[in-house]
Amino acid sequence: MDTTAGELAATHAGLEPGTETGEVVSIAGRLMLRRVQGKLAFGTLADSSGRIQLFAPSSTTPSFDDFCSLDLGDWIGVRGEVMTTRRGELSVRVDEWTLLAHTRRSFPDKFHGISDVDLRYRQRYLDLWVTEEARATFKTRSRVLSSTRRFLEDRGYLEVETPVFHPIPGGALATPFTTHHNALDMELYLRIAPELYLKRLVVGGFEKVFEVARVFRNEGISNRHNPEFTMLECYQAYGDYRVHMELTESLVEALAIEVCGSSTVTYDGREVDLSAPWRRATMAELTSEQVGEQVSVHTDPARLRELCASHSVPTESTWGAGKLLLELYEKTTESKLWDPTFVIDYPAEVSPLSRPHRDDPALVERFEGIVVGRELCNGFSELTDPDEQRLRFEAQAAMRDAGDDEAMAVDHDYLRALEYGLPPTVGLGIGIDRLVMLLTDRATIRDVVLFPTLRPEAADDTGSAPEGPPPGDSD
RNA sequence: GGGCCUCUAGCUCAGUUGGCAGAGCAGUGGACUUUUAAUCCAUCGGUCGUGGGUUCGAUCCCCACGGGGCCCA
Repeated sequence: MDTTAGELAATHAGLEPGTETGEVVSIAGRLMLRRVQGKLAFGTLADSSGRIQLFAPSSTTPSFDDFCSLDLGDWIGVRGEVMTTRRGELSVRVDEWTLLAHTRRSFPDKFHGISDVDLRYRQRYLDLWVTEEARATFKTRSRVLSSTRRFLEDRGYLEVETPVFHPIPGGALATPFTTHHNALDMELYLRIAPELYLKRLVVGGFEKVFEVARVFRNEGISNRHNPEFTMLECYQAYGDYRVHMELTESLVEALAIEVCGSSTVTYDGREVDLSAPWRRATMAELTSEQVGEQVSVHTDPARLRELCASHSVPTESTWGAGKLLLELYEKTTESKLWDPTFVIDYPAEVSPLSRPHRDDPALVERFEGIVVGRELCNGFSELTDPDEQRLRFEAQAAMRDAGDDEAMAVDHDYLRALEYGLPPTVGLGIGIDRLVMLLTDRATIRDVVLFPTLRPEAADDTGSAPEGPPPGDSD
């Protein structure tokens, strides 16, 4: 192969109808359309860069009849002269061709493609061939990731990889998946966040690190939740949460400009201006606006409970003012924040890894970035005091013992790391899937994850011979 | 978890107020030397998601289950 459809289109734009360039190329791809007209055939060849027409006169095309009986979906290689037809369509004349791979199954409707969304997710390989928007979305996702890496590397961040198997799940409030290691005969958890390992690296002297981390949370599936998803986390020593709010807004603005061509994007038919700086407002202020009276983490919990009740927010008796305020905020306020907003200064009660606020110990220096009414990111000045961290872990562990599967356990090695000294540090986590949804105007996470988690098909629905159990491990 | 909707040929979809299951595309055979979702003629293709029930008769009506979607908690 020495060229692609996209390359030919770029280098041969504007040729007059009936041009013979004299230039011979070889190209490969999948046959998507075929128009046989007696002694002359046309085909449409698709490769990853686009589509190009094939021009095959019986007089010069080898094995003309075989060429005409290719199936849609067959992979072929073609060599021939670049030309345009009488109608001016850029084409490659089929002077030589080879069947590279035959499709044994008929391809989806050449015009309508696939509309059954289940089929699109289960057989993404077909969706990608047939649905242009799907290809575009995943190319954008790739650009978002590579641009994000470049953005962070340009600012001195080091990309690292930390374990996916955690002996103690930590770094977030979520139910983990469990698995078992045979040789060590131990339970392991798939990570719910890379956070605690990344902060260990700051202790180790890597002052700016980030990881593009696949994380796993054992929770329901929805438009915004896939059990495995991608989180960007980054940490920086000698900074507080203001530093990462600035980093976030400039990153998201830069990505929007790069992949959408503008810092203003359209989501669900409505514009969103992503340009920095984003609004900053405290959770207490925003919630007070919504409920029509001043509330904060210092409001009498009984009053907060009443407000929750009057806004149909279910509560539990063990909740303190902080958790009540958080629930009230999430149910009444978050979804109303369309334009990018940093909600800041969360209750300490619901933020076990965050540093106490410099002005109010009942709060922490934490922010969430809300865009189009949804959480996009979460960050905070990190708690560095090992004694305080131990107390917070123990409080979490008590909740865990009381039956809260999402509460944290005590991570003694992490506490030991803190005892060696974590400098003032700020950390940030951005949900990459949701960011891609925002930038590609997709309503469901399944449209931005190549192979979303689905229930398995019934075995005979694949149309293949049933298989026995997998062979045992032979070593 | 609750409500609503949906499942018919490989794909996209009709349809039967309960009476032999339909089209386009794809496939197969034929015509056609400048097509663009080519066109034209012919043809093949179905456990109407699965299992029960009602009925002389069910793809259609009822129930359960399964897959998927949307909304709500």
